[in-house]
Amino acid sequence: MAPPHPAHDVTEHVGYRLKRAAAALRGAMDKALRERGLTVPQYACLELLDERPGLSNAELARGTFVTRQSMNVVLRGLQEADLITRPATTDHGRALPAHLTEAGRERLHAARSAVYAIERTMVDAFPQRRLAALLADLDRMAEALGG
Amino acid sequence: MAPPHPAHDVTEHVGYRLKRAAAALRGAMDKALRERGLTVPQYACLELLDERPGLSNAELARGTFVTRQSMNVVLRGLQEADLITRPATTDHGRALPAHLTEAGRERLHAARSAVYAIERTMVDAFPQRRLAALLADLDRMAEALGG
DNA sequence: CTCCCCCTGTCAAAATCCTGACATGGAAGA
DNA sequence: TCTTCCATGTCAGGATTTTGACAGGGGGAG
Repeated sequence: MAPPHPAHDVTEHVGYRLKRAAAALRGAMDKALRERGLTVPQYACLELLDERPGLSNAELARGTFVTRQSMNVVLRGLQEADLITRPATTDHGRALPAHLTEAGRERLHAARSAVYAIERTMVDAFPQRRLAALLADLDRMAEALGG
Repeated sequence: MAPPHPAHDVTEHVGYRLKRAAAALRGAMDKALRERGLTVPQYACLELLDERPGLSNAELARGTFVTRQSMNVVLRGLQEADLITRPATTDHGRALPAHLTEAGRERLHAARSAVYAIERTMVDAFPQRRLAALLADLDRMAEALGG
């Protein structure tokens, strides 16, 4: 299907292309992760926790661009599946630090290879020398909008 | 499997940046459109119908990257608000062609200026000469993933 | 013509996500 | 000290979206 606009407005709709690419990625990840027993938000959460153990619910929510409430549901699911652990209380503050379990690490590593394959497919679709510029431009766009 | 490119944390991955940019855009559009009485899917639908009048529910769904069922809900909302019209039956086939009403056109034009301002903000955030390459790369990524 | 496949619209149910709200804990300032 | 403000976790409700399923219409192969 053709873009919603001829090349007349803001030099082609960036929003449309962004949405299209994001939708394609989301679809591919969803399919690959489903076969491995994870949802996309769950995977994002595990990946974030692997790199930065001890993150709280609110911090994970910000890191994955969802609300605290949504992340709360995700965390409960992961806890139910014994992929993460979270203390019931804490002696200082209110934030409850989450940590990966061994099963969580294993599940993450299995899913990661599938996700990396998808990412490689995406990256290989355009000249490799443009990657850095692409990442930088995406970042600047998000920052310009207050992301 | 090795990572698709050197990266020491998840923020270096294309998927993360893509999600971040898409989330920022979605948030900005959501806020601007809400003040003008439209949701993001509704706006996308109106924009598509303005360029290609007579599109069916399924075609609109594909054009906005949602399911037929979701678009069906959107169309009902737009119909309820008298922003589009749809025949109850058709003499040939099963697809019901949708058309903008005059009110729909007016609402769209009002919303469009706000959305264009957002896109302009995004585009101005990076060197203008990179725009064409960015659009092309986003398109290739989507294509590579079967979008 | 008939069978088969694909596309379409739609219903129902579930999953997911968000908005609004509230109570708690900590930090900074009067 | 205490008071105000911010951030956090959580509950409830609703809005949105998806999955699964069904029936109808069209077109091509046999």
